[in-house]
Amino acid sequence: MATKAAERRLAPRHDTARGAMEPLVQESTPSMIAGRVREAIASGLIPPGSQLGEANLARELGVSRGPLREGLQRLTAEGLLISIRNRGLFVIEMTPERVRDMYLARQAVERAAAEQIHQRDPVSAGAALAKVIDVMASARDQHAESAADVSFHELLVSLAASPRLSRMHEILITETRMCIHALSDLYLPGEAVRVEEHRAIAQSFTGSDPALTDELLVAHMSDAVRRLTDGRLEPA
Amino acid sequence: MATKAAERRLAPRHDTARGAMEPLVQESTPSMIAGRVREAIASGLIPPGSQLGEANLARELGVSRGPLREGLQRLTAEGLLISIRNRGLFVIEMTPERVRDMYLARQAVERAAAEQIHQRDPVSAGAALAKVIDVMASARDQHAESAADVSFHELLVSLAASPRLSRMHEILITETRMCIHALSDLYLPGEAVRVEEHRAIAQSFTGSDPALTDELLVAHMSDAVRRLTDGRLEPA
DNA sequence: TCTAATAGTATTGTCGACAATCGCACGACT
DNA sequence: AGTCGTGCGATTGTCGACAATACTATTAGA
Repeated sequence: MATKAAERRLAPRHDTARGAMEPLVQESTPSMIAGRVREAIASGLIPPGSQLGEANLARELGVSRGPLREGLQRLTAEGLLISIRNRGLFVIEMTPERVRDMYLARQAVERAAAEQIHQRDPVSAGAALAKVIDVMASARDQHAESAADVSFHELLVSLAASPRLSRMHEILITETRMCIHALSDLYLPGEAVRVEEHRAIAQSFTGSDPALTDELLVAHMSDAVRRLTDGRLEPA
Repeated sequence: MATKAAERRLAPRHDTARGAMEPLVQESTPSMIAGRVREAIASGLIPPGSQLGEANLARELGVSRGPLREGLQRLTAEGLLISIRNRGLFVIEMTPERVRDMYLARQAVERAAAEQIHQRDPVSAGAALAKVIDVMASARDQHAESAADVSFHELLVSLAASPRLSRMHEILITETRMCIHALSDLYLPGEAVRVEEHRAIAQSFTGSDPALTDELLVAHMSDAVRRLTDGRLEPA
C-alpha cells in the first residue's frame, strides 16, 4: 500500500492568503477506520452478533491489520464491540435489557442537552429543529423518516454545544440506528404520531418552556422503549 | 512475555458445584494497558499537556508498541488523549471551559443515575452511600478525602446498575481526578462543608425524595465548578 | 544581524511475519 | 455409547523493522 504523501504538497508557493486556509488537520487512520466500521454497523451492513474477521476487514479497507486493530479498539471502548481474547471481536446484540439501558442513557444526555439549550438560545434552536421536522414530514419511505428522526436528536444535542454530551450521544445514536435496522418491523410508530411528537418538542423550545420540554422528552423516550421491547422477553 | 495459560486448568474433575465458578474472562492486553495509563493520568503521574512517547511507555510496561498503541487508542476515543498526526498523543489540558463541560456531562449522568436509584431501592442506596461518607469524615489528609469523594460518586452511579451510565461516568471521573491533581490548591472546599453536602444527598435517598436529590446534586456540581473555575480566565 | 535553506535526529505510521491459542473433527479407549 | 485425547485449520496476539514525517540545529547568504 503506497502512502499518500503527495496529497500534502499542493499550492506551490502561495503563502496563506485569507484566513480561509485551515491548518489541514488530517485525522488519523485509526479514526477513519473506526468511523467507517461504525457506520457499517449503524447502517446494518454488519449485523449484530457477527464476528469481525481482521484479515477480511483489512483487505476490504485496504489497510494493514495494525491500524485496523487500533480503529477497532475504539469501537470496543465505545461498547459497540465486545472483545473475547483469542476469539475475536463481535458486534453487540441488542437485547431488550440493553435497549432499555441505551434509552436510559440517551434520556440522560438529551435531557441535559435540552436544559442547556434553554439556558442558551431556545428560540432559534426550536426553529432549527422545526426544519428537520419538515424534512421528516415530507419523507416518503420509512428509511428517510428514520434518518430524519436521527437527525433531529443529533441536532438537538449538538445545539447544546457540549463536546462531551455530543461524544456520548454519538455512541448512543449508533446503537439506536443499529437497533432500528435489527428490529425494523417494530420501529414504525405511525408516521403522523412521530412527526407530532417531535414537533411538540421543538415548539416547547420556541415557547421557552423547559419543564414541558423535559416532560415531552421523557415521554418520547418511554414510547420508543415500549415499542422496541414490547412483546419481547423479560419485562422490567 | 510468557502467556499465562496454566491459570485456566484448575479443579481436576469437579463439575461446577455452586455457581461460584466464573467463566474466567481474562481481559485483553490493550484493555489492561488502557487501564494502567488511565490510572497514571488520573493520579497525576502523567501531567496534563504532556506527550506520551510510545517507545518509552512500551518499554516501561514491558510490551511492544503494537498493543500499546491499541490501548492508547481507547483513551483517545474517551477524549482523554488527543492525537495529532505524525506528532503523537498528548494528555488533554483542563481549561475552565473543559471543566464546565465535564461537570455538565457529570451532572447529566449522575442525575439520571439518581433518578434510577429512586425507582429501584433508594433506602439501601442511601445506606451504602452513608458508609462512604463515614470514610470521608474520618479521612485525615486531603488525598484520602478526595478519594472518598470520588468513591461516593462512583458508587452513586454504579447503584443505578446501568452499564452505559457507568461507562460514561468512568471517563468523566477520570477527568475529574486529573483535574483535582492539576488544580489541587483550588479543590479544598473545607472538610466539613464537603462532608455535609454529601450526607445531605445520601439522606435524600433514605428519605425517598427524588426532587430533593436532584436539587442537591445540581447544587453540588455547581459548587464544584465554581471552585475550580473561579479566579480563572474567561468567565461563562 | 537576521532570514532562509538544509542536513540531521527523533518520533510516529505502517507493514509483514512469527508465535500462541482456540474450535472442531477424527479416532481410541473404558 | 459416551468420554477423553489428539491433530488440524483458522484466527488472533505480538513483535521487529522499515518508511514517512516533523522538529531542531547548523550554515550560507543578504
